[in-house]
Amino acid sequence: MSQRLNDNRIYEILSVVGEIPAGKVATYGQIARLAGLERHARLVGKVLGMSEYYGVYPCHRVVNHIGRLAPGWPEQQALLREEGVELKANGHVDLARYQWDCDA
DNA sequence: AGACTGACGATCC
DNA sequence: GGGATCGCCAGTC
Repeated sequence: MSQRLNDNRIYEILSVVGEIPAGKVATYGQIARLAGLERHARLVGKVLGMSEYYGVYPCHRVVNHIGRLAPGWPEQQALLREEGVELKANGHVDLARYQWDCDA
C-alpha cells in the first residue's frame, strides 16, 4: 500500500540498495545517483526510513557521506560490524575502505 | 494550495 | 579533521 512516495522511485532506490555487497556500505548520494536521483539523497533516506522493506533490502548498509549511521537506529552499528565493517571511535564508518565501489 | 521537515551533500570557516 | 551554514527536491502535515 502506501504509495506515499512514487512507487517507481522507491523501486529504483531499493533495487540499488539490494545490490550493495555484504561488508560494504554506500552513501545516500551514491545510491541516489545510481537510481537516477542524484540530488535526492534525502529521498533515499525517507524511503529507507519507512523501512517496510527492511529484511528484504539491506538498508543497514546505507550511511551518509561522512560515514555516520542512521540516528535513532543503534542496531545498525551491530549489523554492520557483523559484516566486517568496523566503525571509528566517533561512530563513523571507514568509507575509505568500506564504501561500495559500484562502478566508479 | 502552502509551509515545514528531512536516515543528505557540498562548501565555508 | 570537525563544526556550522546553505542549498536541493520531494514528501508529509
